[in-house]
Amino acid sequence: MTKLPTPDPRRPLTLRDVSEASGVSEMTVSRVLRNRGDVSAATRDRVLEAAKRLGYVPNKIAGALASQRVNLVAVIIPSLSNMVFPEVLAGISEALEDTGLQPVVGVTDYSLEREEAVLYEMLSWRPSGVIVAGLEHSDISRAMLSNAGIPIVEIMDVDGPAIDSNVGISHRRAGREMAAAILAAGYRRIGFLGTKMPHDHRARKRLEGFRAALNEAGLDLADTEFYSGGSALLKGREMTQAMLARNPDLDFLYYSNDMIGAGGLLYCLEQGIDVPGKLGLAGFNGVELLDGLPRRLATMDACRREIGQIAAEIISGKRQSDLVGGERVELTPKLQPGDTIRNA
Amino acid sequence: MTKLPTPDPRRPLTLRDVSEASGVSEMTVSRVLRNRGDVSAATRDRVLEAAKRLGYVPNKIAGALASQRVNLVAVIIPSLSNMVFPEVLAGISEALEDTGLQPVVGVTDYSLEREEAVLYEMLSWRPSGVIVAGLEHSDISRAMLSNAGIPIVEIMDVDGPAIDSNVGISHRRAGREMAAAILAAGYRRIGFLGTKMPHDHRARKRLEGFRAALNEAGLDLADTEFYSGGSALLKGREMTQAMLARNPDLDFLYYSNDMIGAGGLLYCLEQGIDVPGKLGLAGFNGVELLDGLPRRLATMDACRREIGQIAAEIISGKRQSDLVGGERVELTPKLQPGDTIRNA
DNA sequence: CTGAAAGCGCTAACAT
DNA sequence: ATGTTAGCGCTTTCAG
Repeated sequence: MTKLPTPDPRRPLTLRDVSEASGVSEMTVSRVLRNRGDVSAATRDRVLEAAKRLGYVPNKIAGALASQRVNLVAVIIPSLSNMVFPEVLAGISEALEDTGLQPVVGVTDYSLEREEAVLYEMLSWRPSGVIVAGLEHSDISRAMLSNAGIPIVEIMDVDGPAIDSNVGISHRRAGREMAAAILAAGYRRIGFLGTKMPHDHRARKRLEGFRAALNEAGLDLADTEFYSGGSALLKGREMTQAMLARNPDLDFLYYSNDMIGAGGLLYCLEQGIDVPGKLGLAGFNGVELLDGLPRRLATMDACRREIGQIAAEIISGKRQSDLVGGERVELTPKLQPGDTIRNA
Repeated sequence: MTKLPTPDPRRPLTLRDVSEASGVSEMTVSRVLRNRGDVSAATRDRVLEAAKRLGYVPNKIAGALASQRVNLVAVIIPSLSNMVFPEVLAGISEALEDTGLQPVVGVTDYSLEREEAVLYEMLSWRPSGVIVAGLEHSDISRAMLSNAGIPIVEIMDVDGPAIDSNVGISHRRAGREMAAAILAAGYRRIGFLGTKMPHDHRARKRLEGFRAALNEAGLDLADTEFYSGGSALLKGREMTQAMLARNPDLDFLYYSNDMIGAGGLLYCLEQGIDVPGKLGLAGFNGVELLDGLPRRLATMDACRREIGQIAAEIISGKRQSDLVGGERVELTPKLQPGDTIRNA
C-alpha cells in the first residue's frame, strides 16, 4: 500500500472538513455558519447537519484575521475581590448581551504597571473597544489607548481629562456631598478611615472632596486611619476600635468603603455606642451586603451597574452621539442616609 | 504629482512597518520581539527602538494563526458575585504568572445552556487549556471538551466522573463531616438553609452528604428553607427568623454558604439567643468576611485558592504526571469550628 | 444562489 | 546572524 498522508484525527476540524462532508464549497459553508448572504434552505440544512455531526467549532482566529473584525471588548479593572467591579461587569455583560460582543476581563491590582502589561496583551488581540477603570494611566498606556483606533471608555471617575469617552461619577463631589450631609446633621468631630492603597485614585478624590468641604466650613478631619490587605470587615472593626480609643470624643466616622464601614458599625453596636445619636457612620458604594446588617449604614450609591451598561452601550454603538470626540456621561450618586446619620 | 497609494495613518501598525523603520527583515523583527533565536545586540536594539518609537503592538491573531499556538486558558465559572470564584481565579492567575499563559474568564450564571454557549465561544479561540467549574455539563459541552484536543481541568468537585483532569473536594464528604461534628457536639434537632438554585450541584451534594450522615445516625433534618436572589446576608437573616419562628426548638442551623450563615449569626446574636449553647450554627466556604464578625462562624474551608493553583499548574504542564489520563487531585477541606459549635 | 482566487499579519522551516 | 518561502483557516471580493 502506498503511504498516504493520514490526517491527524486529533487535528481540530476546519471549514474544509465540513465542506467535504456536506459536498458544498468552503465559501458556502462559511456563509451558512455566519448567516451571511443568501443560501438555499436545502444547502443550509445539509451544512448545519454536517457541522453538528462532526462537532465543528469555527476558528475565530482565522476568521478574525481574514475579516479584520474581533467581537471582543477589553475590560480592564483593578480588582475582582471587592463587590464593586463584579457589579460593573454585570452591567457590561447585560448591555453586551445581544450585540455579538463579548467582554474579556483583565485585572490590574491597582498597579499602573500591571495595567500597562494587561492593556498591551489585550490590544494585541485587536478588540473592538476598551473599557478601562479610572482616568490615571502611564504615558505608555495612554499612548496605546490613543493610537488603538478603537473606542475607549474610561469609567468610574469623571474628575479629570479623558482619552475618548468617559462614564462615571465625580468622586470629589461625592466626598463633598457626604461632608455636607454630615455637617448638616450637626456632627463636627469627624474621623476618616480608608485604604492605604496609593493607587486608588477614586478613594483619594473622595477624601479630597470631603476634606475640602470640611475646610470650607472651617473644620478639618480630627483623625485618619489607613489599612491595606486583609479582611475589610475585620480591618474596619480594628481601625474603629483604635481610632475611638485614641479619640473618644469623635462624633462621626467616614469610611472609604462600605465593607470597612460595616465592620465599624458592628463594632460600635457591640460596644453599645449610641449610633447615630452619639456617633454617626457612613461608607461608600451602596453594596447589597448592607441590607443584611443590624442597622442600615449611610452610604452613597456609586451607580456601578449603570456605569457598566452605559460604557458597553458606547462601545457597541448603541449610544452614538454626533460629536466628534467621545461621549462624557456623569452620573449622580445618590446619598442613602440609612440609620447611621441622625436627622438634622 | 502622481497619485500614490497613501497608507491609512490609522491602520494598525504591522511587522512590516517596524521592518522598514529599522531596515531589518520582518522575520528578524519577529525574532527580536519574541526573544527567539539569535539576533545581534545591535540589530536587536535598532528593532526595539523602532517598535517603541512607532508604538507597535503585535497582532496576536496573526501570530496565533501562524504558530498554531494561543497563550490563553479558558476559565469557566458560574458566578463572580459571591466570594468563592474570585478566590479561585486569584489562585489561577498566581500560578499562571510566569508561564506566558493568560486566563480568560467566562461566566455561566449556573446555567448549563450558558455554559455551552460560553464554551463554544471560548473554544473557537483555540485556547491552550480549559478550566471549568463542576462535573455536570450538557452532552454537547462534554463532547466539545472531549474533542478539543487540549487539557481540560474540571474543578471544585470530585464527586463524579471527570472528562480529563479533576481538582477539588468531595462536597458529599464535606457535608458528612460537618454532620459528624455537629452530632458529636450533641446537637440533634437540625435545620438546613440554602440556595434554591437547582444547578448548584455542589451545594446539593453537600446537603446529600449531610443528610446521609444524619440518617445513618437515626436522625433527619428537622426543617429546611431555600432562597434565591437578593442579598445573601439579608436572606440568611430572614430565613433564620422564619425557621426559628416555625420551629423554636431547633438546636442547630446548617447553612449552605457562609454569607447566609453570617446573616443568621447576626440575627441570633441580636435576639440574644445563646450561641452555641442553645443553638449551634455552621456555614461553608471559609470566606475572609467571617473574620470581621462578632463571633467566628463554624465553617469548612473549601480550598478555593489552592484548587485554582493546582488546576493552572496542570494546564501549564508544571504538574505533568506520567499517567495517560488526566490527573485527579482531591483536596481535604478543613473544619473550622469557630465559636458557633459547642465543645462535645 | 454558489464558487474561485487572493490575501489578512504573522511564524515554521528551510536557506544562506 | 539574517533572509526567503509558504502557508495557518478563514473571509473578502469578484465571477458566474
